[in-house]
Amino acid sequence: MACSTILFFNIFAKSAGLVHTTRYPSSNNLNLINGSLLFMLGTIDGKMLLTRKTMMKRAHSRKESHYNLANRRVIKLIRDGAVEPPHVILEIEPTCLPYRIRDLLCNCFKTDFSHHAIYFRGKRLNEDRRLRDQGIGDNEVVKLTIITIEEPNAIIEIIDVDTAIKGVSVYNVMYNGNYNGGSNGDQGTSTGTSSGDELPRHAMKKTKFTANHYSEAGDSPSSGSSSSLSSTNSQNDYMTQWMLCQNFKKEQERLRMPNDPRDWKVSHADHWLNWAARQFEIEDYAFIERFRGIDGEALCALDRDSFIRRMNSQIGEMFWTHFELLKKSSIRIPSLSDRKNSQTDYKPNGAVYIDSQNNYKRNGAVHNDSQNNYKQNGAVYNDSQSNHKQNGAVYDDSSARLCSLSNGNKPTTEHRLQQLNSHYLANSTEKKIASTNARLQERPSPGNRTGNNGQIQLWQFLLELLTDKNHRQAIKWIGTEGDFKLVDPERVAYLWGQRKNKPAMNYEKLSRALRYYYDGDMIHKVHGKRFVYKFVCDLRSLIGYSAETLSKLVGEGDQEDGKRELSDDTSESSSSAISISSNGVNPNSTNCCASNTNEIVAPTKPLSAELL
DNA sequence: GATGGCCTAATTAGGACTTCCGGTGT
DNA sequence: CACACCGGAAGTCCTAATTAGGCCAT
Repeated sequence: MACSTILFFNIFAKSAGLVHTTRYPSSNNLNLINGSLLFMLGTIDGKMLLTRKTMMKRAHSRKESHYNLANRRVIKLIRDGAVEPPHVILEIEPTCLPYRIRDLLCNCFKTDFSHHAIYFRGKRLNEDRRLRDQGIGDNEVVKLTIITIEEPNAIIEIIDVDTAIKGVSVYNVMYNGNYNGGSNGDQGTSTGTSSGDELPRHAMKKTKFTANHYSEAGDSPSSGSSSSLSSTNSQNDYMTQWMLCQNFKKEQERLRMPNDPRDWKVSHADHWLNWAARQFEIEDYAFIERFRGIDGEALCALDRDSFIRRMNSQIGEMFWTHFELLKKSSIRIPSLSDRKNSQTDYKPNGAVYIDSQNNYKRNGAVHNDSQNNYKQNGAVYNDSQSNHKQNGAVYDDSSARLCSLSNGNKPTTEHRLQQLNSHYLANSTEKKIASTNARLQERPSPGNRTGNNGQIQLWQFLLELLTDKNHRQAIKWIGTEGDFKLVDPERVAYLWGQRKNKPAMNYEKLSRALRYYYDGDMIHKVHGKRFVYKFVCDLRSLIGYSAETLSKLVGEGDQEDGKRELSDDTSESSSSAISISSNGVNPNSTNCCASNTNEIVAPTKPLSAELL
């Protein structure tokens, strides 16, 4: 029976862009250290090896704290780019001498751990005695061991666990314990006590990690595969032969292959086979034909024997191992966020709305607190509390604002679009609007991590003002190319300050915010023209209306409004000015906050094709 | 004792400004 | 000289993501 001690070491770095762990399997089986490293505490057969809690409890019970403090050094090295952040599976005979573990890590990370003492169960190991002789592993039981490396006390710690791996994620570096002599053994990273001669030459021979290896506890599928693997490496470095699976992860990302092989299409499976054949330096690609037309699900359905039979015993084992790793690494335990998402699927007017309400309460409270209404030209700008009706529905202003503050502002956009369309588009467009709105609602919440989710952005706000005829004395379109002028910059700034609860806002500050847009493709300055800026983005794709259309619509609205004033027509005509009157809102009731009546914020899906 | 589920408070990261200011151009 | 404009730097605010830990059941 094969016996081996498997050292399982997993580091993820989420910072510095070194690791793309966009989804963590679970906070419970990953240990985040200093916000930068994750120690995988794997599972087998659904059973957790050690949870974060357990680790902490153990550490606590031993009056040790280095689980929490662990690996500052490695963190730094990773941040400095000196260390690859892999998940390493080491397979080592228990007859291995402890210092070899350090050597392996040194080699793996290209980092000097020579000053790290090796600990097991809180006890420092004698580096000149075999692991087995010190209680790590035996000839009967396959052990999985987790190593942590701690800087403060320079410790490599081995933690024995009686189970194997499951739910491994992202980066796999697999050590094929192929030991071919110690001639190159020390490679300059080992301690002075280590020498190639001390390491038993057979120490790691012919033991190959496979997914089955754990369950079969050494049914020795290894010999063939191990040799095949070693045969692919002419150097036969005694230290390691690593299969770097992150390469395939990159491939997966590049080709947008599903993480879970079960979801692979035929082309994905085919690509993996070809990739692996190249990776393993397989010269004979004939076996791929035997997998022709098979998709991921079918691939997963194959048992080990069937899988290997389709190849030959040598490479089959290797491919099987890698595929098993891929399958295991795709297992995801729902994270907290996953749970949240699953519990409250996005509903345009549902859960997100509630969040928005909370958001609104904060902002709204402040908003209402600002009683210092802005006066200009004899007009008083204050909040309109009125509701307005449209198409039989009652639109509450606060709801509208609420929507504008929400994530995607979709309800607000919908609202505004309905308003715009009800005025400027014929009744025949209703179906189109409904269709468009339906599409809007289909959109999932963006849910990104930008801090301004739920907060209106300056460009949105300006667009909002630009589509509100009540603010034409403050800001207006110039031409049809997206140019707009802050006719009354201080007033625009005031309104912006009102919206953002920044009473000290002025044009100087607002213009600074605008200047930050220069780097992007949203708003630029029109040179030589005072207070004139330009939307350089594609408004049509952004909100469904081009700048030209918006400009025209607002212009038409003014004209019609003028006509209506001339005729002193007080009826609620659906063809009258922009939105407000038809919504039952007093046209003379201008608003401090444009969103009270007319909201136009960036929808997340183009509307143009049907609407325009 | 180990583990998982659930909950919640705290922490962290990052975007989008806000504030200030010295400098330049008209 | 006034004012618009520019852009660096530091700070603020906000949210989502994540961590940490308690409690309880298995």
